[in-house]
Amino acid sequence: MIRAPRGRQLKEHIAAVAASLFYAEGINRVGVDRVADKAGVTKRTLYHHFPSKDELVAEALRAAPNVLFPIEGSPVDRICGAFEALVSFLTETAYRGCPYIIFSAELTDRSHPARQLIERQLLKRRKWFETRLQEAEARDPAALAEELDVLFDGALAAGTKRGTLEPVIAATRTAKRLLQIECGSLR
Amino acid sequence: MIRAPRGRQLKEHIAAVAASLFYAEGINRVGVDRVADKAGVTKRTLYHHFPSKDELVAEALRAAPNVLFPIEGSPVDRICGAFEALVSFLTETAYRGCPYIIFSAELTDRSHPARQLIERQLLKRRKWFETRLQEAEARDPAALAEELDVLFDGALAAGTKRGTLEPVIAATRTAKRLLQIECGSLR
DNA sequence: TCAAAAGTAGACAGGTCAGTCTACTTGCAG
DNA sequence: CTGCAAGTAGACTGACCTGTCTACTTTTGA
Repeated sequence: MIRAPRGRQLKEHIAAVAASLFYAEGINRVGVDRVADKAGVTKRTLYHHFPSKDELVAEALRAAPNVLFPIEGSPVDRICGAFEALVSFLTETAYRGCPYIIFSAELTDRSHPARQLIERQLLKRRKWFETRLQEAEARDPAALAEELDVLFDGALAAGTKRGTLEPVIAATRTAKRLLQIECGSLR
Repeated sequence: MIRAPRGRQLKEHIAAVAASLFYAEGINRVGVDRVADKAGVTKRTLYHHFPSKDELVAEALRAAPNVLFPIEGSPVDRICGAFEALVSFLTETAYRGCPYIIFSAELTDRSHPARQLIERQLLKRRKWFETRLQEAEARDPAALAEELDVLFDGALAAGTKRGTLEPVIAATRTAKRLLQIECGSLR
């Protein structure tokens, strides 16, 4: 029960606490009472900031940790960097797998507000790959972006089921091979 | 409420019904009452066959649909066939993604009986790839098996979040590229 | 300074869930 | 034909869940 700041900061604090709990134990297994408790607020306050648990879930997903995509370097370097960033992402905090996958698996209702958020994020990632590949003048940016995206999902999904970094390392290796084939020299 | 056969067959019937419900709507959102209802049995009968819901989940996972790995052809053909089999696997039934991923995401408790089953299955798949690659005299079977395995996970995971076959097709393309690099000629 | 906004404390309604229990019926094997 | 296992029907317990509510206190900004 740590006293938290008020207003917008408190809302973000609640969302962050919710994110870690939902992620670690599952959305359906964590009640709003527990989120409120751990955030050091009452349920009344939680419902003051969020109209429903569904909205809290959506906000929590937004607050979930995410892989940072490199913003500097050549396009190909940036793509490689995205895969390498996965390793550090997975080692920090108790990793259970991609939050998007975990949340998707529990949110079977496709109209859930969090689901729409997930779909938007995934499209964004695929487009990011595609733009980088266009910059690198790859032969078929859209097709290759899809391949890299699947690979990325695989690396994250494998972590959901296993607990080691080997899959991520393997995915990075494959990504570099693909880039070498389609974009010529690496760095 | 379809009258079902008795004994062992009834147990399998309940497990199959449970599998489809858990898969489609999530383990935590489907109660044993609903499983019993849809299976056309009473809860009393369900608990006669399964000591607890956890055990029912484990049995349901065992009864879940799975990708069939080719048993004929050259090692490389069989690996390609495994990826191609994914497409038909994903088109049949309402696909929501890899059952292992979905179940794993909900079963946060690592000591859950179903989790151990999942880990055994995944190891089996990876070893299957490795054995095929050894037969095909690949340079580094273990490393390449890991890469193919990640790719396979990616294809399945992408389906958990999206609903199209594009990721699977992309994964198959990547797999063939990897095999071409590491095992020489394809067929 | 002082009213409105934001917060605390905790009870409560109405629902669902896992799992148990009693009493009764059906089918099968010896 | 008869005894037992397997099944039906459905009530019940205790726990937990979301969301609401009343009454009170603290903070903040105009």
